[in-house]
Amino acid sequence: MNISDVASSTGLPVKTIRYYEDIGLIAPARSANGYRQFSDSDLHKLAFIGRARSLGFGIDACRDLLRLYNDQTRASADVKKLAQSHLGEIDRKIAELGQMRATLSHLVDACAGNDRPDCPILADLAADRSKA
Amino acid sequence: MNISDVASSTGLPVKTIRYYEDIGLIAPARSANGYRQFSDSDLHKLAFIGRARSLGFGIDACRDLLRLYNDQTRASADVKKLAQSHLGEIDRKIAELGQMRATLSHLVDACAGNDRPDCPILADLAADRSKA
DNA sequence: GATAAGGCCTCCAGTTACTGGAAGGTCAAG
DNA sequence: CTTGACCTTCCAGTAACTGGAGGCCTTATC
Repeated sequence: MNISDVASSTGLPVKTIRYYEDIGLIAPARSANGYRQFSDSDLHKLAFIGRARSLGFGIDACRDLLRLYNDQTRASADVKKLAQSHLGEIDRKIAELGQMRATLSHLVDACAGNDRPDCPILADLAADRSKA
Repeated sequence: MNISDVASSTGLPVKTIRYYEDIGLIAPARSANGYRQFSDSDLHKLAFIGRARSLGFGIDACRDLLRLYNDQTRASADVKKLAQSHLGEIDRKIAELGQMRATLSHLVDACAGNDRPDCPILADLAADRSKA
């Protein structure tokens, strides 16, 4: 299988697949002409990584997950720990974005959005927050 | 005012302030010894940027906001449009993270988290999603 | 056999918004 | 006069790709 076939079957861009080889996530064979030859195992690995990435796991976490996946003696506790830690990260980000959203949405609602220059959004950004 | 005073009064790291000068957000004066001398206006600008950044606006958006702020003939509609667009971005991100959170949380709940190797999380990641 | 299209290759640079560190000048205190 | 805290610039690295240049390889067509 050539790289573009793998790309269309995993949904990953060709460039991304090459990049994953660069950083050592996969190591596809090469044919005589230098083209990458992907095995079913490579394909499977890439799909695995793609799925993990789509759940927001970072590359290093993907590496860990792949290692755990290939380790028959793993404890599910280790996987769970990794996933929980990532879940915590996600929750933190959601909370942060939610906070931004609340403030910003409030400001947007307060803004007339007309031809006049008066704007509560700019007023908020420029407000002096140095108390004392 | 020297840079470290500005840093402590704006809450921005010294490095970040220098970076903001590099990319042209501010242009503090220099004293004879080459030290940056920050005016009240510089300070105000930095506080403005810091606040905008904390609401998740990107650097380019900050530039636009600053420009609008300094333009007495602005229309609040332009500010609102910018803010709404950013709000949309935030909503998109929250939705994406929420989706991840839902899936991941489901998987984490399903995982025993014990010494056994069986793990629904890994099973999900490895699942063949190629529906022919 | 020539050529053109398309796929593949590598390598380099750019993206976002900083952050860390090295090498070195400046300033106030003791 | 030296120590330590500032300040300066410049270079490199972060996360995870993405775009593009320059150049083989392959396949189809004339």
